[in-house]
Amino acid sequence: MDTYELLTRNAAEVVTEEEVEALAEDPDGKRAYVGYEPSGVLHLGHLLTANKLIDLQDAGLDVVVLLADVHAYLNGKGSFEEIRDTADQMKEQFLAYGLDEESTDFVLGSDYQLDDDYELDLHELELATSLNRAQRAMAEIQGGETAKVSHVVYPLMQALDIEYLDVDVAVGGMDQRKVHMLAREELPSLGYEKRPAVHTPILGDLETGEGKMSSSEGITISMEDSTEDLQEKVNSAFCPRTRDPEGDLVNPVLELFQYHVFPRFEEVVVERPDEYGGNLEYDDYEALAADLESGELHPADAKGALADYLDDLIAPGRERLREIRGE
RNA sequence: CCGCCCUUAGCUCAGACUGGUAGAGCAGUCGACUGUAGAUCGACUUGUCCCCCGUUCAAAUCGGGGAGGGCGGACCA
Repeated sequence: MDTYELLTRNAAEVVTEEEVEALAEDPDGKRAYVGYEPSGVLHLGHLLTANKLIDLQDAGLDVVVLLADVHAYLNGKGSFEEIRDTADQMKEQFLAYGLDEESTDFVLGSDYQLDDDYELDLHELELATSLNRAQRAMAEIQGGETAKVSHVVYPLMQALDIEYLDVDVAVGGMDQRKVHMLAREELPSLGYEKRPAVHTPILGDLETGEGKMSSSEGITISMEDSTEDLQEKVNSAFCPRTRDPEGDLVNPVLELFQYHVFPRFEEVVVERPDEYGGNLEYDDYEALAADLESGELHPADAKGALADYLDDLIAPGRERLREIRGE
């Protein structure tokens, strides 16, 4: 796989392709970043962007993981103490999941976001940005709660982070795209360069297959799920015998194979009782999806395999969580 | 600073005028049917009625106070 493909595979959007191509020419020493509001337990949403970070590391880039304690605070997630506590746990889980310790820099937002020069730049950005624009950028990130002044400061800080962390590319889910677009538009007016962005898709709801609907709320798979939890959750997932269900729906089981399993495993073995034809082996997502579509692969067998592979992916983080909690 | 409206199940809301400790839709749970899930049937569950005080035999409902949210007016020094 060539470098550009590694940088952009499974991305929902690349802004812009030209800029990322340039990055792919000479990736060594370049820096990529994702910001996360600290969370005590990682879920698949976190891991999806983490997969992209692993791709970037494989391509030779250094990765900055911003543990955005100030952002979490601005978004009403609790006191600084509580938030920083979960930030440590988050770091540990990312490392357990497979981020390379050597080329990953974990940075706490409050380490630099309270400095004078940062604050003054922030005020300049506030001056340059309409309320409307900032609110729209934040709409997908904040909960349905009442908009506070903190909510419009939040995306402006994200824009500044791109400069202050000195990164060459910003990574995030599609829910972050308006923030990144705002950053690209406004950073130059502060005398800084705009950076490209790579956006991962927002996967469909596991239970319903609904795509762009409400974020989070549905059943989500996390680092603290037991093997049995995974089997149960995956088994109850929406999974028609097609890769392209009617309407706006998607097949979440296939999505998990595509975005979580195949990027991390060379080969996928679907164990199947002899009465149904014995085991199946796949070395890429397309082959598996095609078999589901044709009927060669039954959804129930696909689910069994999915649960197993997800369990493998989560096991180290689950173990680390246990250690941290002293169990 | 003044005024108006809202707050009831996880969600959207009805019920309030004419007091008798609460309902619908959706969601959720469980079964049946499919070698998965969904769809479809069948059954079931769900509540500090925002908080406090008062009136009353009895308050989601009436009165007073408070909190949170939405909106408007005024001020424009």
